Amino acid sequence: MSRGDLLQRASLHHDALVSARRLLGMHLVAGEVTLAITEVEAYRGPSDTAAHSAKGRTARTEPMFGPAGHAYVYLCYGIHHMLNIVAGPQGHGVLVRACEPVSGLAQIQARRGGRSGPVLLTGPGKVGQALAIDRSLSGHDVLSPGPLELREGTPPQSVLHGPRVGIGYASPEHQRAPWRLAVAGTRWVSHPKGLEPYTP
DNA sequence: ACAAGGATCCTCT
DNA sequence: GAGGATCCTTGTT
Repeated sequence: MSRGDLLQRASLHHDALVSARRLLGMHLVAGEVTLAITEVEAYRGPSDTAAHSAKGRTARTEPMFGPAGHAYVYLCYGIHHMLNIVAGPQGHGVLVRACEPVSGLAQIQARRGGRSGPVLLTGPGKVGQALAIDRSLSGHDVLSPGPLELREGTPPQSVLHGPRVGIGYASPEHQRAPWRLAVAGTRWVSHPKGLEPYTP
């Protein structure tokens, strides 16, 4: 199969919610492994109480305040490497929550304990593990050739949305906000319940 | 130095 | 569906 072009940076010069919609179906390429993005969450800047950028600008969160198209990778629960794509407005980012394998399935399975099926890639920690990323990639540009690249894929025709996962520390309003987006009809989604058709 | 908590995962029932 | 595992980052002494 042919390999897509690197995504244009202008695609991410938007609010994280718009960028999130744009990222569905795009490809993440790390060596032999290529994943198609199936589920994302938008974190909409310092005013979004669920976003790391709302807790201030630190060494860890610095990439969130940098150029669009860079990665923000952080360690969650001391174990899981979570991949975000930084979007245009200051402090905006998109968390990649689930993907579908496109190539390199054997390597993905090896990194994921020999498992198979959606359990391989439905969860942000699992995506990080499959791509073998860590915090050394935080602040890295994923729109230029390198160890992790974001390339054109196939945008989905229809999309679902619902509340974001695991943000009990955020304000009630932001806990309810339906800023988690997923490709409609795919099995490669971490929490299928609570998702409804998305009509922008 | 230390304590607290976390954008999760996995293994049960 | 629920609960424990797990260990680094952060803010505070």
